[in-house]
Amino acid sequence: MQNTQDHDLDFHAIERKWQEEWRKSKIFEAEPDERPKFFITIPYPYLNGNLHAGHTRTLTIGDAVARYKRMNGYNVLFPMGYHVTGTPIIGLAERIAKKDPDTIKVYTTYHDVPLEDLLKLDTPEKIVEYFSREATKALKSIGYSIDWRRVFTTTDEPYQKFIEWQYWKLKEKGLVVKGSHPVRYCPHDENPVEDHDLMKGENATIVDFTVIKLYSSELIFPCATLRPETIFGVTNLWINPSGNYVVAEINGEKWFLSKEAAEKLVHQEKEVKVLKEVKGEDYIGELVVNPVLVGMLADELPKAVEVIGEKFGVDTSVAEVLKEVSKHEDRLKRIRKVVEKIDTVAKGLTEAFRAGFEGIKKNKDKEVIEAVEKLRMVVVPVLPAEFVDTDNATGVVMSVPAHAPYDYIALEDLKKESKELKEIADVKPIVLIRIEGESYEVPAVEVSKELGIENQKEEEKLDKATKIVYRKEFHKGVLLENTLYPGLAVSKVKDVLQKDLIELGIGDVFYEFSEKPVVCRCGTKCVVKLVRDQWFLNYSKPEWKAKVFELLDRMRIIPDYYKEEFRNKVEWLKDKACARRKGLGTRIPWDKEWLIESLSDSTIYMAYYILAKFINAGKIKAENVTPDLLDYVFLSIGDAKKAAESSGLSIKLVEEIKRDFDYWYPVDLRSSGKDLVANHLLFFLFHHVAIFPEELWPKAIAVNGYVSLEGKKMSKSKGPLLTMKRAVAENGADVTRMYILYAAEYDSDADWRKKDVESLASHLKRFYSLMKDYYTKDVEEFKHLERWLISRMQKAIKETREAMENLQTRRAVNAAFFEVMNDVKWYLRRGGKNPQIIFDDWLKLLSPFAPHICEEVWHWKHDSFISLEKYPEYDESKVDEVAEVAEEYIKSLMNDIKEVLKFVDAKTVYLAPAEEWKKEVARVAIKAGNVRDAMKELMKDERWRGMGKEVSNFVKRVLKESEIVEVDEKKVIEESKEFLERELGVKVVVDESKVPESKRKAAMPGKPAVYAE
RNA sequence: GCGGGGGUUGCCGAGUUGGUCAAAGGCGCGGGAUUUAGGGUCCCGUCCCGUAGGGGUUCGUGGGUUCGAAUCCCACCCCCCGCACCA
Repeated sequence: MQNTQDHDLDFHAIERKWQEEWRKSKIFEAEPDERPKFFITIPYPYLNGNLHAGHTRTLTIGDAVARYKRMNGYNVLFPMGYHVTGTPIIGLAERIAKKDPDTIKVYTTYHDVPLEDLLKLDTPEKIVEYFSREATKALKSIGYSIDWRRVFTTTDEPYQKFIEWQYWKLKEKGLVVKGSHPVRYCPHDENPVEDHDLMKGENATIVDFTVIKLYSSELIFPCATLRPETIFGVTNLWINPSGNYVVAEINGEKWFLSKEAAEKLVHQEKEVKVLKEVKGEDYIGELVVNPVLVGMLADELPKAVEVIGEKFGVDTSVAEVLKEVSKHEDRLKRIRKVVEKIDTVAKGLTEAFRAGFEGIKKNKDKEVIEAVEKLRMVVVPVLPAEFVDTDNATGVVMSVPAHAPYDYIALEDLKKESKELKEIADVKPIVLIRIEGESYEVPAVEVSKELGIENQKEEEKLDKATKIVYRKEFHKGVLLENTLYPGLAVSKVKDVLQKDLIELGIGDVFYEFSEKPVVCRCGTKCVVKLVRDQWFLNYSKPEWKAKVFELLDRMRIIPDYYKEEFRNKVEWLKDKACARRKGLGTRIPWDKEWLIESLSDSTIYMAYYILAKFINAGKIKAENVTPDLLDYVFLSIGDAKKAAESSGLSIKLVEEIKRDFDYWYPVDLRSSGKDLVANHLLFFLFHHVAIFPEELWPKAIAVNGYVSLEGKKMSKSKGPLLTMKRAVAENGADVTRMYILYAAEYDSDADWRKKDVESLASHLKRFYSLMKDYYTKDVEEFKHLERWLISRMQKAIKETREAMENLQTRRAVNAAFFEVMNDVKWYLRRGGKNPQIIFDDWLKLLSPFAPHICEEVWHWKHDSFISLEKYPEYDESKVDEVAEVAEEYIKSLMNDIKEVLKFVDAKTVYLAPAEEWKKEVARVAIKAGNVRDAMKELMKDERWRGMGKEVSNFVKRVLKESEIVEVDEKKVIEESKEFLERELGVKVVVDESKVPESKRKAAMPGKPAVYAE
């Protein structure tokens, strides 16, 4: 398998050897001492499978930082635990137990679990046991510097005690409250449906439709809308004529709604009693009253009613009611009054309207026409539209032709197609929104015309039109005078209006999926269910958020633009249901029916690592973990004596635990994948500020991206997947580590590519053979080239350190490995004989990334652990600019000569270093000291204007040469003559006289004239 | 829709305090060397033109600022991620 040359490098043997040495010497077992401490944590992995390349990335970054900090004099604590609470492990056990073929396939092929082992994992406990063992093996095989004495699992009894304590604390502070919330629910299973139990509809989210009640003389028509503000512009309702509807009692009110809707409402805390099943078409032409507009227009309506009453002998008692209403100034109060008398209002107005409407068909009495027009504002007909989906919300929708292209076009169609409804459908759109910076009169009408929409069958165009109108109105729309909130931005209106309508008793909320269908694994269509009496973490509490913002302000977030992201997420975070019926975990201590949800039990567990050491050593048992103990250790509440008494531990031990905690806390860095930003990391912040005093709040968070496999997304549950174990087995720990660190920076995603991994492996082999060839050799001579190499090493050290301080592992590996490698190559090519002069530094520099191979090579000369050596310091005194510039000079000279030789087949190259001319520009440039000022100065001179680039190029060159103490070009060339001749295959002579005048003139400082013949 | 990030040369991916940028590095591809295995290692080349180190055109699109823009400003197009009770 391996080539003959690789025989002397067995990654695995080296790795095993040093892992064993580290373990024996306990060098990663961290105990408090006089050094400054550094507490780094990585979110513990969830163990419903093997650790994979994604974990490998996050953990390797963490380990590289841990090792780097350790080598910088910090006492580093890097612990690890396992997360198993929640439902996925239970689900997995069930699927394994019933030998689900997909599960078996995924776990045998991608998680690399042997079939016979897998089939045994038919209980959650066995799964936890198996995968935690595998995880430990994997983490050890890759050589992380973890303090293994602190490992734990989230179902451990003492851990549950710790969680209970935390929840009591939160409860005391009023941060755990009761409420209800909507969930995706399977009526057949009678359970909330989790993602992996979903057959269809993974992308569906739950949206809340505002339901607005309009009243016929007998029924309520509950219109569902996402844009409640359009209630001010309703001209009619739409129902599907061929749809199945019901008349049902909903919480005691008589509603007309789709059959599906009635079924759905059962799950949304509504009393539903279906009275009869009906067809949509039977209700076409029904008239309904819009109570909102009735209230707002109460002044003008009595007269209209009376006119009609007089002419047609209709009961006008409603006019009296409306007069009463109009006595109120406040519009909301008016509406409330209308709602109080809604029966009278609905009956009176619809009857008046009907009489008037029929009347003017026969006799076009001007007064009556006006009265009807007035009433038409508040009394609207129910009309047919096939586009109404009875499976979406209530199946009853408002028509707002001024702002909804669908509504406008459907009305136009109706006028064309239906004789009976022609007249009633002939309405004027009511405009209620003004769009800033646009000149629309009636947006829906104009946009529909612009797009040339002919009829309601042109769905594509209609969707486009709807999108255009909606987008403009949402962003730039302002409500007009004929609404309840003149001047309010459309984007702000929804919440206010929804709340007002509900308070008035004419609004409601209908939860619905954004996408359909949503189907459970069992084949049943899911519904939205409102779960009652649920425990919530009260994240929306302003004081709590304020503290999180405070923490965020002083925290370091890497990369820094995530700080903004965090702020937004904190802003957006609402209360979170923290209790479950099902799953592994800890019960809510005061309400044992409920389990604490698994993200909610993983917020401050870093503190638990302190206890875990004592627990694993057998010094603390679950029964010792009492609230008093934790109060004392974590919060300095009470005293050691009390804590000791309550816990049954000795005072000495209690004090030792407290000392440990005081030493290690707070967390200095939490390094995590970016998938945890919107959940775990947020909760991590919230719970820290809730439980701990300021001085124990975390210091920094770092976020990294995902890992894909040959360009494909990895998936734990579907594959493809590369396990950590396999990556290490196939490539070795150091190769895996270096690759993953180098593959991407920060939150950008890394791609695992076999080809690139192999290429990196060969680079590492090359590194190793360089070490073999030179490391133990004595330095023969020390000259210009050695100074150059050492100088370059300083740059690498500086760059690597800077990168590591910012957690830029890609940049760090690039600087510490690839760039140094290139320098060493150049050095050897130039004839250098002593690359080993930088090898001690190089090994140390690389040791956080490829610790095993570095440890191995280091021990060829040393007895200490390189893992505990001091990380190289940048030493400015070793920087040799002269040497560096000279090498640059040679490189550029070589390129120049090569360029010339491309065109001339020559045997000899004559060189003439720059003459003492063209100095004017150079002098100005040198005086200015930098490009910017030099150019500013030079550009004052007419001669240089217009040739900026040429001049600037020249300036750059000049500046470069003059920044360093003069390079003696002749001398440098002479010293490297042999090298140049060897590389170029020609004779190299420095002789101005051989270079023709024309060429000589082209020479510049740092760029000699070249003549080949 | 809201919020965050991003569009660079065949690919991945650096580079964004404007000027050392035709643009690092890796991969791929082409050529060469190596006691020459189509493997490994090393070297060279890899936007276009060019029989002298040069010139031309590039960094999502279109404008603008500037002596000078991948880098700054404006508009537009496109892509990725999160939007929850799920780890």
